[in-house]
Amino acid sequence: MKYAINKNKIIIHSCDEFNPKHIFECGQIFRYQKLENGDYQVISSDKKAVIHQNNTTYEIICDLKDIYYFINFFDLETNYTKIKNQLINQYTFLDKAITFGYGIRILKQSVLEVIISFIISANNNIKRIQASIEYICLNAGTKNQDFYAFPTINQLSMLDETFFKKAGLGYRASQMVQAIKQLQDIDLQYLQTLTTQKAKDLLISLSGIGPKVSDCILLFGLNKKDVFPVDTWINKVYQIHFNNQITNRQTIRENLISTFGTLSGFAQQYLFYWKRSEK
DNA sequence: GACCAGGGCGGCC
DNA sequence: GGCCGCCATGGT
Repeated sequence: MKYAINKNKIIIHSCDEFNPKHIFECGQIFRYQKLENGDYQVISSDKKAVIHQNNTTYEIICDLKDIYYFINFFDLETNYTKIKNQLINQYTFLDKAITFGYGIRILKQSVLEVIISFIISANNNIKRIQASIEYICLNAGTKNQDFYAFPTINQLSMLDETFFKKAGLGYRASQMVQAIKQLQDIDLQYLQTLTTQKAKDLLISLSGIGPKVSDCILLFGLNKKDVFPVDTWINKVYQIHFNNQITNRQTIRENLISTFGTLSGFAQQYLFYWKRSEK
C-alpha cells in the first residue's frame, strides 16, 4: 500500500484498505481507544500511536523513533486489495463480509502481549478482556509518558494468582501464573523461526492455551496466515454458510483451512468481524 | 435466572 | 483418540 513519511507521521492515501475502526474493532487487539475527537489511540508493547483522519487521508502519529515499528505493525507493505480480490474471486459468499470490513489489516503485534491477552480471552467477552488487560498494564507495566506499557516477562513473573483474580481473570488466574512460569523458559525469538505446526505444538503445551487460542497467537503474533481460529462466532458462520451437520471445532478448522489455504487468517478476520457486528 | 462471551481442562470411555 | 461437565465474572 502507498504511504509517505513526514517526520513523526505516516500518511496513508488509500482509505479502501486502511480503516482504523475496522482494524481495531475487528477483535485482533484490545489496547485501543476511540478518543473524543474521533481519533483512535493504540498501544502496542511500550509504544503508542494515534490515528487521525485528515480529509481523504489517514495519519499515523507516533514518536519519531517508532515510525518503522508502526510501519511494520500496520503491515503497510502488504497489498490488501490484492488479497481481497483473490478472496472474493474464489469465494463469492465472502463479498458481504469483505465489503463490511474493507479496511481491515492484520496487525503484527508483540508475541508476549498476544499470548497473555488471548489466554484471558478464553470463554470471555471483549469488554471484560480489555478491562483485565488494562488492569494488568496499569498495575504492572512501566509508565511511559501518559500511558502504561504492556508488562515485560520479568514484570509478569512477579505477579501471583491473587493479583490476576483482582484483574478479573477468575478461574484463568492460576492458568496465567503457570503459563508465565512456562514462558520464562521459552525463547520467543526462536518461536518466530518455527513452522506453523511446530509453533502451535509448543504454544498448546502452555497452560491456558488450546487449539483456538494458539491459532490467535499464530495469526496475530507470529504472522502465520495458514490458521483459522474457530470461536463461537466462526462456529455460527460455519453452521449457516457451510455445513450445519458438522459441530466438531477441530473438523471445522481443518475444513476451513483446506478451503482457504494461506489466505485462511484473512478470511477468518473478515468473517469474524462481519458476523459479530450483527449483534 | 438462564444464557452467553474470541475455550481449556480433567475425567471418563 | 473423542465426548462432556465444569469453570469466574459481568452483561442481557
